[in-house]
Amino acid sequence: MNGIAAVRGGTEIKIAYKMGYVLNFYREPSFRKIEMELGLTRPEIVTLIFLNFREGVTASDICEFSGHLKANISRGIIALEKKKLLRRDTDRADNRRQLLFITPAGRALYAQYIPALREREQAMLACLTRTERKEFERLLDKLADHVPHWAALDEL
Amino acid sequence: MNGIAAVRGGTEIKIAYKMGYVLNFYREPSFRKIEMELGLTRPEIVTLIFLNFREGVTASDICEFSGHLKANISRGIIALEKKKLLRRDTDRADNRRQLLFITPAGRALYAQYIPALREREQAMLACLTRTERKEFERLLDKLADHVPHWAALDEL
DNA sequence: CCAATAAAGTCACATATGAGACCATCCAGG
DNA sequence: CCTGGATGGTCTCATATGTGACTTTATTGG
Repeated sequence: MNGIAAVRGGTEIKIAYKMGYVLNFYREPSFRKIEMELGLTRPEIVTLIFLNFREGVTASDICEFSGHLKANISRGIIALEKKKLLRRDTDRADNRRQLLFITPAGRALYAQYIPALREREQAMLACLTRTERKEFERLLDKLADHVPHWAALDEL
Repeated sequence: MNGIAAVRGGTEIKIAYKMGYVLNFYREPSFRKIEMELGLTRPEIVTLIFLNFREGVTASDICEFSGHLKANISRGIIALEKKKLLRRDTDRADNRRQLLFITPAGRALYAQYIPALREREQAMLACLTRTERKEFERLLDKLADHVPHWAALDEL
């Protein structure tokens, strides 16, 4: 395992690799646990996360937010509706769109899995000082704002 | 899409979410392109990346390096061997293990896809100053070193 | 030395995903 | 208007993945 530490700097895509390395350990186990225990798929999980924060959005918005393909988000939304975790109304102004709203049951389910995600994020960041954390977040914001300049939306 | 920017800070797991957001846009399109054009799966791609850097390692090492599950890495290795992109010898010192070596054909294939990954990483980071990039990498190193303290290996 | 346990890797099965076609609706330019 | 293209969303099919059981070999403790 020290072997691995030594290799971290060895790939030709150091920074991206390290981001992936850290994020994988954060994300994969957490999400798999949610999938198993609550019977949700990944698109369903992120859809609830998004809707808990903002309602009246569309499937496309969730694609952009989450980076999941539209086919998967579509399936997720259909499944969530079937489970009564969200509700959808077609947009009067554009009949192609469906505006999405989370139900109380949806919020309740969200509330069941988000604390573990929050705690695990804290554990991940625990090795940084408060200042470092702020700086890290600042740099991430900069990177996130810059994404549209090099990535095309339809690449997802 | 400004809607999305506004939401970035809105989830309850800000930093992890932002890491995922940026990384998704980097990684998904690049990897899908490689998958399609070169007929490799993700475990195969990362296995070649690892082997190009260090040979004589085992499947478990690649699991740890890549965060992929051992079943998938196993399948990837079998496929890569079938395509003559790697070679494996059982370890004399421990007959359970197989030591992996990349073939010239494997290196050649690696060389076909790594430049695009490198370029895209540069594009992703272009918005940071040289100093910021160094600092970002330093913080990532710190986070990566800290991973074993909060994540169990078998969680993958 | 032997039994119990752990580790490396493979397999079979069910499921989630990616690709791309498809339908309906909207919008812009003639 | 109305016609060609774009956009939102769904579907089908093939493939990749997650899970857990299984085989083989090592190791540890009695």
